[in-house]
Amino acid sequence: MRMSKLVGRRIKEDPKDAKTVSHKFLIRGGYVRPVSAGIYSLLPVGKRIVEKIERIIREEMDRIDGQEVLMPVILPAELWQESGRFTSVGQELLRFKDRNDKDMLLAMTHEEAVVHLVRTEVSSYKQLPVMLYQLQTKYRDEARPRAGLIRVREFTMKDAYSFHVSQEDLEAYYVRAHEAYERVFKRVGMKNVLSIEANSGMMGGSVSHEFMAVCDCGEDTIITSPDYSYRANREIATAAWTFAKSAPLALEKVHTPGRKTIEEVAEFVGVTAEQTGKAVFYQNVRTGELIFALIRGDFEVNESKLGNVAMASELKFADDAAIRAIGCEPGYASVLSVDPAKVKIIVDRSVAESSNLVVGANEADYHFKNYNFGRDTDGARVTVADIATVREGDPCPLTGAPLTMVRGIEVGNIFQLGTKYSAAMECNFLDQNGKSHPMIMGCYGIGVGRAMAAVIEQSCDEFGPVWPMSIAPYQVQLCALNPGKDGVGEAAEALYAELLVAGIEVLFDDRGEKAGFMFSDADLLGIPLRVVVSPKSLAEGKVEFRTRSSRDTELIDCKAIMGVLKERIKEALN
RNA sequence: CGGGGCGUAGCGCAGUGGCUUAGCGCGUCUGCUUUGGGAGCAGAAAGUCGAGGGUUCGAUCCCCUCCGCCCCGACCA
Repeated sequence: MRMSKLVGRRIKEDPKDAKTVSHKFLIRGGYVRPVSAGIYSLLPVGKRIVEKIERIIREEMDRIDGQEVLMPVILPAELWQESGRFTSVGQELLRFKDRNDKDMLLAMTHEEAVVHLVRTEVSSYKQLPVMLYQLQTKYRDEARPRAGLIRVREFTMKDAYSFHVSQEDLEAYYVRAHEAYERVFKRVGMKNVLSIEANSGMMGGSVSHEFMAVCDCGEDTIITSPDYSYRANREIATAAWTFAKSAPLALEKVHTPGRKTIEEVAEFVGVTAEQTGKAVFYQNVRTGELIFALIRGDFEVNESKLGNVAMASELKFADDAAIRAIGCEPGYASVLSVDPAKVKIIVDRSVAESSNLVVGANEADYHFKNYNFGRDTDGARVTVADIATVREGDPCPLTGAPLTMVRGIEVGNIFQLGTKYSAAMECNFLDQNGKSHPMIMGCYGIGVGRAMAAVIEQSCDEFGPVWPMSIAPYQVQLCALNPGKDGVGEAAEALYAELLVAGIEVLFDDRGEKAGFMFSDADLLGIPLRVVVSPKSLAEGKVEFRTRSSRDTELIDCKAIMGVLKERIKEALN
């Protein structure tokens, strides 16, 4: 490709809105252009990168016996009504009506569509297992798109769905899918991807993992032990907490005028936050049910864990009116007097296993000292669970070593779905005995554009992206410096022609721009290998060669350059 | 959905209740000169000043409404 004809201008200055490096460089390098909030066009160089990522994904999916299909972006609401998601999913699902006033939707994921396909095409245990995948546009009407391609509304996703006769078979396949994902992220050139335990939400005992590209701009928080043996999303991470027990003392009511927060109460009573219990009221958004969460004062409630325990997919803080409506005093609510008939009570282990805590008295300006869960609360009427948010330095549940936190971009997700969709939508198979069962499903996703952005986050310098050879838009950048002089143009043209014949992907800067201008553009394009033809070196029968990742230049004999390039490309692709 | 910010040439930004023609830098086009990290000179094209309404003799500027975009938070199958 000739740069004089390449569509997609490079921009000298950072776009004012962009905060993350991938966002800046994707715009500045002419890879993508915004069309609307969270909706982007891919320009030629961006499209080439995406295609290479997709090719790698296809190869790895085929390797684990995947079969590529293509399902529609637009689906009839009926299909989603079968699974119940037409009504259960919120506003991220874009619904609309066609000319016949029929409810339609833009697919944000394809479980329903793939089940629709499989339940008519597959009916015998002899045909199972099968895995179908596609690379298809997804639309999610995100409330807040951000950070360029990291969180968008419209994007290409590789989504795969496997169907099995048994949980054991699913689990065996899940391991293969996990390995395939590791190969994909390694091959696209991500330097640091962790698979971590993820929140399975309301799916019951199912297992899921997220693949996280580690980088500071990531939206998720990953909890790991120092040796990485434990890796989990903070939403579900736990720790090997131990709590000090001591002999219970008598309950004692204390006057705590105006003290509501843990800090105020602890200071006033003369104890540490560890010696207090904190009551937090939540409300299940869907059902309106109130939840009383009790946790030791120095911990924070983890809403994901609480939601899982409380079987609530969406929680919010309860307002004071709702709290008063069940007879509690906001700021002084007490586990000692709260009515389990009116509110679901969930007590964190940190409270259940501690002694002599300061808790609310359910009366303005009063607290109780020496609360002991086992003695003072009827355990049969409350749920004891782990609802605490892990903190940096808490002990690892596997090794006991202090846990650390890093940020990550979720680039992939694998999930043991079970029969949630197959049962609801009657996707059954007949076993050896002619008996019908719902198929056991798994699903596996990769965000393609997000993966491209994540590679930049992990592989760039101050001048632009440094693309790995496997997904670089071109393999070689050929620059003609001062092409009107001393046969430079002719020599560069000849080398360009030779590269094309050799099947090497080459971007030829034939514009005759000033050196600085040309090099800055080249850096923004991040092409791994660069050859400069200039009057200076050509006079000695040489060209200049360097890689994008190092800034050292080597002089190579004109006759030898093709060999060097072929060698470097081969090396880099292995 | 809550909080904040911004909409003026392709991009980044000034600016003003009237100055008979809205500027600056970058980019674009023409010509010349130039060629090792985003050159110089000369000339040119390019704007419904986000939309609608109001105040006013007169609005890009003041007021109201709406729309769009960005940032923080909430949310995220």
